[in-house]
Amino acid sequence: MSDFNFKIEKKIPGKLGRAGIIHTSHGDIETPAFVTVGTKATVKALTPEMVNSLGAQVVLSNTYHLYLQPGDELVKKAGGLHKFMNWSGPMMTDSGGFQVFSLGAAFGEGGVSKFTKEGTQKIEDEEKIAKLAKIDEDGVTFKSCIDGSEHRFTPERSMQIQHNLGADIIFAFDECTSPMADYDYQKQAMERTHRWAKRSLDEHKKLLQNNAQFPRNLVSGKDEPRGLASWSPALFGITQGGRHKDLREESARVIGALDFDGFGIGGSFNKEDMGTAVGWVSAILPEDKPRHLLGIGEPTDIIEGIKNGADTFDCVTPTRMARNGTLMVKDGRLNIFNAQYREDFSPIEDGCGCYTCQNYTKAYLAHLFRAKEMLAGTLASIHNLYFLINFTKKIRQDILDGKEF
RNA sequence: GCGUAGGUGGCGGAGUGGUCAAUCGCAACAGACUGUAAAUCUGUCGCCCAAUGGGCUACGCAGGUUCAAAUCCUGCCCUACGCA
Repeated sequence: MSDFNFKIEKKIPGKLGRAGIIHTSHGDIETPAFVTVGTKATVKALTPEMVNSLGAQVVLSNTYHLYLQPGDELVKKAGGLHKFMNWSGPMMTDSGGFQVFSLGAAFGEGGVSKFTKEGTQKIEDEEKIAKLAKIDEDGVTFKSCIDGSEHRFTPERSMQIQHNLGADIIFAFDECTSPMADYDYQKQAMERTHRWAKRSLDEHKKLLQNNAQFPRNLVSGKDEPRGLASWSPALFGITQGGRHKDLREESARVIGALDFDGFGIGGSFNKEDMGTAVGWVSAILPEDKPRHLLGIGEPTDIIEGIKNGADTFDCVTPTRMARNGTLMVKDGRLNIFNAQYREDFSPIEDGCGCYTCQNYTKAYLAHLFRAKEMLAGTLASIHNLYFLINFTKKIRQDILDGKEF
């Protein structure tokens, strides 16, 4: 049996948001929490010790990437993700569902993201929703972004891979739709995701049973006879529905009624009313199970997400932007490449407690970025992650303190 | 001094009569990034303007040929290498 559980500590009066604790076999996650993304079993540019010292509680890796490289069987041989990458805290793996979108509908469409945006073209026919990835009822056939070889994911396959990887929280296989897709396509994709959710759950249970007979030894990483250290992941189902209220609610009803340990809220949103859409879903999902808002991570979005019932968030924004020279500060963003910072000998943000701000100036970072030094990405990632993780922690504290929202 | 090669926008370097304000790379300047094909991508990059257009000055310098010159001719200046 899994020792996974979720406790609500305090709710935001009159709202869906709450502070709580997710317990996993690798430790607790105090929520609301920002989940650091470490797609390929590494948080880019950082060692796990750095990630830990930032205050990060949990890391999310990706099924698609690790399946392709180095392969889930190898990770299993290594003793599972935690051991392989030297991260002893809680871990999540994404199901590969997002890549159905990023390699499919969004592939080559420079401007298409999870959010609707002015200027991006509407996808006119379904042929365009098939680039490196092709979807059918049973699963997704896709080409490797590494070498172009063809592979196939089904809900069952995603579960098998995720069990091999060995995270504490794994996700059902879903289709993340494009915000450009029309209502009919969103509905069709959502219903397919629902069928995939049931199949994911069935396969997960089957794998848990096998695992119960031969639980994984967390030290050796090998499957050993019952009685040694046990390991079993919690499975989160993913709701979809795009920008449409009726679809979002239907998805929450269908997925929420299934025997998942928690839920992911996926898919695309309108930027303006993302919080509202999360609220539609949270109001229907079981209150006593955690909700993860997939792929969302701008500070303003995190606030809206929390108010509307999301407990955890993962996003590449802090680390990707950091590597690209954009630093997160209270007032918004700062592009360290801007000429004004060349001779600015103050920290990124006065009062910031991160290692970077404690020890380095904007001028130094500006120099590292211009010189294309690797340390640039490291120091910037430390700052952005620290910023966002602590931004979220502060909101948690505000909830516990009973502050108004 | 002689010979050879060459002098192009911040730099490197294309172009050798018209479609050249001049390919491209770098640098510079700005922007984007939301479950990571991302240490990536996009735009601007001679000057001026009532600017999806127009004007001006430009390819070492000074002349010339031509309807038209960065491109051809003459002279000068400079640089690199070789020989004395």
